[in-house]
Amino acid sequence: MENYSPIFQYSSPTTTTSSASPMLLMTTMTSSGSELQSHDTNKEVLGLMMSAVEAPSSDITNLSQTSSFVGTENEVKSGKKKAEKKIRKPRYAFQTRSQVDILDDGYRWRKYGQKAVKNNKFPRSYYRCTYQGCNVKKQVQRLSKDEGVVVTTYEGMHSHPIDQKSSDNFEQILSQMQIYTAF
DNA sequence: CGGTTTTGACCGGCGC
DNA sequence: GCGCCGGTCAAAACCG
Repeated sequence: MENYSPIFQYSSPTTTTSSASPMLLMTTMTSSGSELQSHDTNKEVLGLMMSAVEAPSSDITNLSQTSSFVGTENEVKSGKKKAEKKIRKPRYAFQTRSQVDILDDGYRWRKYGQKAVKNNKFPRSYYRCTYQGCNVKKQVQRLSKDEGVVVTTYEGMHSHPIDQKSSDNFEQILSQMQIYTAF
């Protein structure tokens, strides 16, 4: 009763490097013709092609020109005193070529943190979905190598409708991706 | 005014 | 045990 199906789930032993274990790549073309950097009403992402490719390992810095969708399984042992541990929380990284950090995916986010990333001059921002009862998180990072590449990592899944008020076509693309990959 | 951003403090895990 | 590191909290500032 969680909701529908997850987006990407690829099981793989995550024991080696904690940097990244990309499993699925998809090529995405994002043309960003926006220059309004003041609001969340930026329009981007026009075309999208997907092709499930198995990524080698190593870091995501390899692919610089394209966007990639990376599914990672992570163990999240909460620091609280609850009894429900051992649940792995899947994380989905989405790498996009964009000029602005704020990619509007149709959801409402509240920023709750920002930390500096080592080996990176750009900070990483932590967001949380503001829908009641929805604790989906995401973090946005920018590569210092390619300042045009923004990595967005989603954690958890939304089980509520989106705010279609300001959802641009990015959301449509995402929903289509769910359909395609909803085994 | 209410929600969001900002930003340093705080906290748990891990390596030494 | 200590210090680093990644992630989160929370209070004040900020903004519509």
